[in-house]
Amino acid sequence: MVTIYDIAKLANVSTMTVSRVINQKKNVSKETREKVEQAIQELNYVPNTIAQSLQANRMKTLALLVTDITNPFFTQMTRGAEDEANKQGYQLLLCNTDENIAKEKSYILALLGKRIDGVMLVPSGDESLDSISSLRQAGVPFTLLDRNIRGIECSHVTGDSKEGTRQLVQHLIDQGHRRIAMIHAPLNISTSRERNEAYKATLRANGLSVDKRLIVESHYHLSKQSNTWSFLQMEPAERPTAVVAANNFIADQLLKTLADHDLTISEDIAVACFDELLLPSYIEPFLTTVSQPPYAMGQRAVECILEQIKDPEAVQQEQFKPTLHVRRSTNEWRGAPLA
Amino acid sequence: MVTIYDIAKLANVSTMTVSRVINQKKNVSKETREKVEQAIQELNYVPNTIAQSLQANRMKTLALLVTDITNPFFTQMTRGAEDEANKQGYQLLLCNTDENIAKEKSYILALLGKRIDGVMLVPSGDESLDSISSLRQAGVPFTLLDRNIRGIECSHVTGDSKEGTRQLVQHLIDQGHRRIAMIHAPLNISTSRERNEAYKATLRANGLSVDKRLIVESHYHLSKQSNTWSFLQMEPAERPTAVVAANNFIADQLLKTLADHDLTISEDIAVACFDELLLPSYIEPFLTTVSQPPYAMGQRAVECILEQIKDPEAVQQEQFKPTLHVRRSTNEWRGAPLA
DNA sequence: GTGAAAGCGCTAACAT
DNA sequence: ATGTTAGCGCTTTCAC
Repeated sequence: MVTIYDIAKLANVSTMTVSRVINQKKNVSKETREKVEQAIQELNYVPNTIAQSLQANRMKTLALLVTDITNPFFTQMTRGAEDEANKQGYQLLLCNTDENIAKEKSYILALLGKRIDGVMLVPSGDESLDSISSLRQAGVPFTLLDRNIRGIECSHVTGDSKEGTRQLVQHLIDQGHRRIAMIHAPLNISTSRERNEAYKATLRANGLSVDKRLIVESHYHLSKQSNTWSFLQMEPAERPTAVVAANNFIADQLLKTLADHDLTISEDIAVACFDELLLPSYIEPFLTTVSQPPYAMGQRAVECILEQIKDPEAVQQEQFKPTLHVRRSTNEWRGAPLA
Repeated sequence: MVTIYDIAKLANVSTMTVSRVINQKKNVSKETREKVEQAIQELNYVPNTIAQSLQANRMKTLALLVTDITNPFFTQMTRGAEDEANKQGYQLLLCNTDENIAKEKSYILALLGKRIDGVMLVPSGDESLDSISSLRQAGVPFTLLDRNIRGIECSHVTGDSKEGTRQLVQHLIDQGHRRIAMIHAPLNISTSRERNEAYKATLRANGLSVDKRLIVESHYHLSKQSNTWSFLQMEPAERPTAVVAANNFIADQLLKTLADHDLTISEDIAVACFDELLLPSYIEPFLTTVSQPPYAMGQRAVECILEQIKDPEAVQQEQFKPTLHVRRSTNEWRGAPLA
């Protein structure tokens, strides 16, 4: 591998001069600069970023840990983060934690070793507190993305699960629904917890009672979906007339299960969910959703980290407002009985 | 940041001894080891991978450059590569080139600087030859993924576009189609070129003529799709009764366009494509496809790179066989006229 | 405008 | 079993 020494020798200057040329410093005479540039060309020299990083004590690299790149929501978020990072002269290291604490910890450890400049983390759950502690401890700037962690105050870029769910549930109530079910993810994940809480709170605020049999736990991952929901076995009079799914993948599974039960969306049972469902473009979006802007959230997280790199005290907390998209899956309830 | 010196001082040993403990070398007495481990615990020391890399002259990191992480085909491929890389003790650096040569080149340059151990590249097109040359020149192991480059013999992991297309077109002919259209991507991309060539070859092999008006160029990207296909304006007697799309996103757009024209799939016009279309799970897959195994391809590419790292002469060329999935979008042709 | 020396954090190659 | 020396490729500091 050709080094700065090879260039120095060929150009008949010191390594310092080569370094100055590489880093575009002013104080190099035009002749010398050209001589050096020629040598660089000739030997195809590329400065060793590792050596530069060791010396400068920064990597010009940010890490993004997501729970599942397979979810379009996170794919978009990743694109946002990558584009913004590159724009600012940083590279992005992407890691999939699969919502697995052990994997998350092991990634964080590796990143600490790499002296990454900053970490954006979609925490696997409240247990991610450990990961956060080691980052904080090591003085590595970090920001939580999409999810918070119970009992910790730190930089984060999230959506607004409470407000989003409130809008969703209120919309269903306004459409005439009284028995609304909720399928959430494990409650150690802040968004799942908040969506569940806001669901209950909104029911109560409307004078409706909370029926525990209508609340079911599933997972955010597509591959971990169950396909039996106990509330579908209930007596017709008790069965829910609408269901809220805590994310797009849960909604996806729900739609399939309902189809298997020969239930027609909206007529037999209304469906609404958090985040957009990825549909082939020939299908007009028909699902009522509350959506968040994943691309912008990814971008914002990078900005947030870079500000913290400049000023470690700059703890940013940004919450993106959700948008309610009312579509045909929640048409006005006609009181039709369930199948 | 705590260094190996801090540990050495606290444990009252030399840095070398600390290094030995870190690297799990045998020749350290149990007592010393424990003393050192204690110090490491106490100070929360994490070895600086950058310094290790500089010294060892390897990064334990592989790079994967894909054209579009947004395409589920590449998302899966990325997962395959990441999982395999991690299993082998490597990290994966992910880059999106957006099928843009300039972006690709700039990434490659950055990677050269980082002294990445190996590069897996989905080339943007035949112009990627430049990128490849600089990698080869620098002696960095690399392998092409999914696509080849015209006029270069190198390590690669691909599918079999020719055979896949042959199966697809032959299937359509066997179903009774005689006028089959093809929508391909730009022809500087090997898969697009091969799919187009194999399409023509298969027609000829069956004694059918090639009608240039039935061949249209589009893009592999979802966002770059056109929505007007000239062949849909043709006289009923000349219009194609079946269309082959060179990838999933083209098929997606095609389905939408056909729906806009009120054409029913299979009855009015048959549709088949390369790679699977991502559908919500409540929709039974209905599109006839030739699929390739992206996850396995990603895994294989990592293996391929690692073998090259061990033995730089080990040029691997692996071609995954495609699988034809016959579904209802290409039922037997009834000779029904186009709408 | 240019260069020599020292050091970033770590480890291979020698000592002892 | 443990320590010393030197150096990975680069840049900062301080001379000239």
